[in-house]
Amino acid sequence: MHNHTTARIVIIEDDETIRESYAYLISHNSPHQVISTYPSFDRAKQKIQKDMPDVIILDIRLPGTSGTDALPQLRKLLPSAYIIMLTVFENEEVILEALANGASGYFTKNTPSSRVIAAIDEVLNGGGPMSPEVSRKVIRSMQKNSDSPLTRRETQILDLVAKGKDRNRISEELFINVETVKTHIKHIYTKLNVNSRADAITVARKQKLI
Amino acid sequence: MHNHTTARIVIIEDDETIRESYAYLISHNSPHQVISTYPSFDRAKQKIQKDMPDVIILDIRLPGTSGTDALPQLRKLLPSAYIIMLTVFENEEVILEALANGASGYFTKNTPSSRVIAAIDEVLNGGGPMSPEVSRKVIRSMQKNSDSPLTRRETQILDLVAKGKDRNRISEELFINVETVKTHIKHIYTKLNVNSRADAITVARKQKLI
DNA sequence: CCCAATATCCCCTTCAAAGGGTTATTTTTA
DNA sequence: TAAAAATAACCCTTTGAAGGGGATATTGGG
Repeated sequence: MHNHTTARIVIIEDDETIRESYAYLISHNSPHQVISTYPSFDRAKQKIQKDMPDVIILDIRLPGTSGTDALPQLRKLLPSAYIIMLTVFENEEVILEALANGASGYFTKNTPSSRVIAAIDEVLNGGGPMSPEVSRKVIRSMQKNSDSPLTRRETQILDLVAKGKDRNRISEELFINVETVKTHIKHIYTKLNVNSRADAITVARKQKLI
Repeated sequence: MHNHTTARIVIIEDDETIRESYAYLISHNSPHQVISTYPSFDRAKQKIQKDMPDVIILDIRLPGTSGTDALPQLRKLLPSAYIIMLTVFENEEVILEALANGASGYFTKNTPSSRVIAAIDEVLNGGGPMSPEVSRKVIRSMQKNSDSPLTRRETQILDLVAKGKDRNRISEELFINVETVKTHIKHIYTKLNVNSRADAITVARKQKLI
């Protein structure tokens, strides 16, 4: 689909062994070239634009600016580069934040270099490569609670409440009376044990009801 | 984690050729057994509980009840079964809806049976297997817009607005004056070209600003 | 140095929000 | 099939949040 020949790779990783071994393996076992490697983002940020990388392999636990904080800055410096996270963190929040901030792939550090090389090809070809445990966490984060205490109608109304709609707009959209909307909202509050829209939204999000 | 030896597989797929060829290949090239195959969910729903499948391979375009609508019902009938979607649809909404409704994996139909067999092992071992294009779409759906017109503070406030918080609670949480919150919200409205919380949230979500 | 971001305060009007009820269908399910 | 949910609609009340209009001061980064 894309340029299958040679991509320019940059590795940002503080552990020298890991950094150099990935660099070596990518250089020797793939058509791609490792242009530069850096031990931190702070060391990389002045020079990385000149490297013109197509793919950046980025660690999360870095000295100085963390990989998480480096992500948005890298995206700004090199908007067209793909960024693959390579980290020991399997913490769901860390993973989701990295992806929200523009990472195109996410691997744990036990990943064999052959998989990382395949991941480079994948991002270049429109894929979103991830470790199995990572993609499971991503999927889980998207999954709605299948046994909600709310009825379909209540869920539908709570959805609109979470969009900030007021009772009048909800009643218009659902072709029901405003008073009916109020009743449903009251029932939602009772079931979720809250007494305001804000808390209903927060509880519902936490329980993945919406 | 689970039984690694032999999983019980059920295939729900209307195209007989695809259905039988996957059934044959899984039975002969993996340790798993295909217990039953069905041409539709409507035909499956009476009998599938007796099949006690560990993994269900589910098509989306099915006669009668669609795969999308079948998902929540399957989850209710067989809460512990993993469901892998196998479909021609690469439409982002369809993918996201399937995952939200409890699918554990998602593949397009050009996927070789070897990959599907690997995916069965992956779901059984806590993975979330997906086609590369599918996982790219999943990742894209999670990504925030990196060039937002909003300032950090405005984004932060809009985030709280989207949680349904009122001005007083926002001012308390951020340790700033209520009037300051009002000013920020006014600026947000101007920038997003809206004049209500509801519209601000809707526009912001559409543009992935929050 | 200047502009954008952030922060603070004042005015105003309107009506949405939440709490308290009751009653009547329809649909689900036990 | 009868009981139990779910859905729908109505009434009354109080409070203050929401949105529109302004003015002004401080701060921080390019």
